[in-house]
Amino acid sequence: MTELPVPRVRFAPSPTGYFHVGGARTALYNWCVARRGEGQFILRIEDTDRERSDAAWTEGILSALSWLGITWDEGPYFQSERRALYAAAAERLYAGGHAYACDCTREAVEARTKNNAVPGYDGFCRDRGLAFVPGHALRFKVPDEGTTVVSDLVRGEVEFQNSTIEDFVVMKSNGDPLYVLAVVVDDLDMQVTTVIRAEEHLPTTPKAVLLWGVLGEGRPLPQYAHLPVLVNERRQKLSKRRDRVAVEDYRALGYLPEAMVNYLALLGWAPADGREILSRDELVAEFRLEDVNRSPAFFDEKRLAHFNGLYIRALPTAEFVERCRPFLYGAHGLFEPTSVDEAAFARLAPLVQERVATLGEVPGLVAFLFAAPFSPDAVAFEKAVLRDESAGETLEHMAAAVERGALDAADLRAALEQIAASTGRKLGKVQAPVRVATLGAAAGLPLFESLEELGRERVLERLRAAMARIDERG
RNA sequence: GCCCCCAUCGUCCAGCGGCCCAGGACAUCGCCCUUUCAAGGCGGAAACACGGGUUCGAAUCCCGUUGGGGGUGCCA
Repeated sequence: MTELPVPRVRFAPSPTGYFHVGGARTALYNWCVARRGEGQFILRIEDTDRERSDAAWTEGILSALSWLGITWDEGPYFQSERRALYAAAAERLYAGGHAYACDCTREAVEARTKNNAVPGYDGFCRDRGLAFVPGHALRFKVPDEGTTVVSDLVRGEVEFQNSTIEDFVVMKSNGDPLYVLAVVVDDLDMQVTTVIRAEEHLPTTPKAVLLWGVLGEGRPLPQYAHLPVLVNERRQKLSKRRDRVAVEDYRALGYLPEAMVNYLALLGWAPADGREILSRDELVAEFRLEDVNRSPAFFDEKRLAHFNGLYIRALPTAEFVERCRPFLYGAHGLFEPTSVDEAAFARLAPLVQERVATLGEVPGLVAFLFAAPFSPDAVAFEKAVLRDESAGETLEHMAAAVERGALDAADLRAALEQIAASTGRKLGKVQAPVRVATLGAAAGLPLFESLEELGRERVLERLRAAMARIDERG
């Protein structure tokens, strides 16, 4: 095999909204290519549109990338700080006769082209010889004939008839560059070898190829790779406005970054042997752009949750405990820091760990221990305690056992088994009223271990409170 | 409208001419395990959009149709 050139890739998001999972996947694939080829991953913020860009969004992008472990070797570069470069390129295009100034308003163009067979700008200013001065936009002179070919790693050769490409604007009349110009200037300047981005950019790629042809000084085009878009349940491109897809949201919900990375990698790609659980290193070692498939993928939260569950269960318990903290009383937490008994949580952690798919579900499982006023679920209480004929008897028996000194899980279990045996019912059946009365919910952590952790005092208190409510009912 | 892309179970992938009356995973259904719920184990249902070619042979190659998507901005 021949020596591959060292890849220089870039991830170039625009800071115009929450950083979403589609962008994260694009970044990840870029990162894999850079790491695998021992090249560089460049981060470039495309904020040429001053109207829509916001530094706050940039912050979000950086923090989400860091959270995912996608590190960059260069940048972040900001296009807003590189305006002189774009202006110089525009000047060269104009001076070389590859572009011309245009003063047409959008309305004027529309009025003229309404009845034209060919849509888009009609080349009205091509030969008017307007000066390239403030107030005039600059349009690239697209050849009338011929074809422009985009050679794409995932899609093959894509051909465009030049006649279908309009004379597009490269500099706005206010002096701001357009994305397509800035991208070409930057990719050239940053020596980018491989452009990996979403499919929505494919239709503008021939424009970039054309620009590269005149600005590139003969340097070879970058290798393009257009990834299929991520879609919602209606099969439309994920939208920041329509769909909940912000990486931040998933973080707050308790998804692990390594699970997210693993899941994202598999959206449009799979390793040769079909394995689904891949470490970061395995991903880097096996990822190939050539194997990325071409059709859009649906971001399936259920499947993500499954992956997340696997990752959570694979965590050493101590680390699981560590990662739970923010969800107990930290940034995303539900409880008062003072009401959380760390040692108790740590003891219960193994039981919690195998029952959650996200860290956000953790507080719910230990709420019986840490939630300030204890209030059992009303529906569950009605069903398991109030409407169960023998509930009162069961609760009394348990209370008596605890008073006699039954404190650990084994004692408590023995006590309940006694009731089960004497009434000929299954243990699962008789534990229901006890569970709801003391833990507050019909489902949750194993009963006896939970009671042991709750402690004699609180268990008795809750059992008595439940018995009192039964008495009230008559 | 015009340009471009795409098309295997509900979903994500495997399949790159014979190993496929199509395989794995999620979801779903059933059973087992079980102190609830999970987790885990076992099993079931579930797809090559359609029509033409090419070929001894097509999920795989070609053409068309249909369907979906993206672009069409002095957004990125």
